[in-house]
Amino acid sequence: MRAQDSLLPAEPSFARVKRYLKQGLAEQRWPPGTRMPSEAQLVAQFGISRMTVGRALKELQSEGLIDRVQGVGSFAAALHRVSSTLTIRDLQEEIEARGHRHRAEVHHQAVERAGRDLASQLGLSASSPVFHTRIVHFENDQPLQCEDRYVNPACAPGYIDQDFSRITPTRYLFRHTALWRAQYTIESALPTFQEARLLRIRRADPCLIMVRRTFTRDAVITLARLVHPGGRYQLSGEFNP
Amino acid sequence: MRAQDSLLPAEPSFARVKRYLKQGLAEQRWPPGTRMPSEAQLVAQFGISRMTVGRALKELQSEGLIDRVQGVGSFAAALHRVSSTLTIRDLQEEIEARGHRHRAEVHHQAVERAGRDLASQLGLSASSPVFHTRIVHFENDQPLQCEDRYVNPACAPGYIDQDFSRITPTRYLFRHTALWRAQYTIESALPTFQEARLLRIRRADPCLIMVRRTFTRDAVITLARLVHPGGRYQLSGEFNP
DNA sequence: CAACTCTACTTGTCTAGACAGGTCGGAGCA
DNA sequence: TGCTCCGACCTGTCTAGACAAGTAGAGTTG
Repeated sequence: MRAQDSLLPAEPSFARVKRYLKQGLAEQRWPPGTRMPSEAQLVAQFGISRMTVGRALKELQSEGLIDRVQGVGSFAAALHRVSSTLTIRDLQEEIEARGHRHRAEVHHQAVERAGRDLASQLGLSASSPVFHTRIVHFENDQPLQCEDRYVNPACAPGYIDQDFSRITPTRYLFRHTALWRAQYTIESALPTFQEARLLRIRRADPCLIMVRRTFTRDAVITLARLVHPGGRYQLSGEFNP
Repeated sequence: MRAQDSLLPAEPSFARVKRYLKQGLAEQRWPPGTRMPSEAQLVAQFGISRMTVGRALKELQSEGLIDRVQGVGSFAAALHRVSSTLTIRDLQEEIEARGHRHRAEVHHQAVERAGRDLASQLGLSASSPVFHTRIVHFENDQPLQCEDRYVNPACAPGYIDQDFSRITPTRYLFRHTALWRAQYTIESALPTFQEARLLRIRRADPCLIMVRRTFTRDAVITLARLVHPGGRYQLSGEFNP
């Protein structure tokens, strides 16, 4: 029935429509902000049903390539944002994916009483107990990250008894808590005196610092400050519509 | 007909199914890797058609919350990566969204001959002409970004004649080229002598540096080095399944 | 025991309609 | 002129089926 009755599986209709529209967008056939063909036009052009055309358009919309307005039409997106998925992986996984060796040194592991600021960041009342670890992660014996982490005991009661030279905190928490939401900020700053010593860099060497908070549906699981020596670590990513 | 015949618009069926499944995932009713209800089961449970259930599952899959395998079933995703969409907006837009004033100082704007490295990064032959601009962006008269940019003349011939105190290079290029792909890396480092002077910071002040390359379908459009004073600029984002 | 077949179940894709709800411009009216 | 109303057109959602294609396990056969 369909054109392509050959060996390789025929391209689904909705994919054909998507490809047609993407191609046109790449060629500026519909410059940003202008009107694109309506569902009805595409139905007629491709000889397929509206559900199928609708699926193609809906997917393009969720990819951010077009904007759709009920009652008005579909429009080529301005594409004035370059957005890309920044994936934050477990550092151990990342190092091993590069074929390198990961090692962790635990410098601190204790139950402490939260100060006012920390307690409010974790959604606890002041001076309630929190778990605190400070761990340095090495890639092939070169220090790559200093991880200062506070954990809400209610979310991971077993946390404080782990041997973090064997399992990373990130991995442990992924396995034993129901992650629901995460927030992060990334900035550049100088390390503290202690961080510089642990990372074996000078205090004047700039660092990439990520502060991350993760949540279950109702509570804060953990607050982590991850400090990376500037020259040794970089985030990278790609955007491809 | 449907339960909710009230004032506020009823929640669409596919959204109800999504909410039900998300809730269950958050409560670990289906721990990572285990089997979730099949389409047929959800059809029976909610009394709706398979297309509608399928839409809910498809969207959860594209959000990375579940894995689906034809002939086998749907499974709760491992969720062992925190991934989030890092959106890189035009700086002027970002500043104005904060309700602040944007201003740009153009310090350099010329046609130059590309050196070997630069030429290869732009996909040009050595010593071909390239456009080069250096612009400092201010938020409320405080320098926020030093933008060093090389542009492929073939992609944006009019670039070099623009008045970049009136339109940012990012915005100009978005409007006049067909962006197809972008790559970036983010790292922390010290500014060059010149950058420190333009940003009115000391050479020892750490900076967040983003290097970005953008492409049309076939060629490199531009290579930009964006330097931000560490304390004044941070990337932030959120992940929410 | 190994290889094959058959069957039940799963997801993937698609159709031809339907109704709802939103937008916009023009016709007609005050 | 300014107003309202109506109809054309658009997207949003949904149904009740259909066939295709992949998987896994049970049963059969050599």
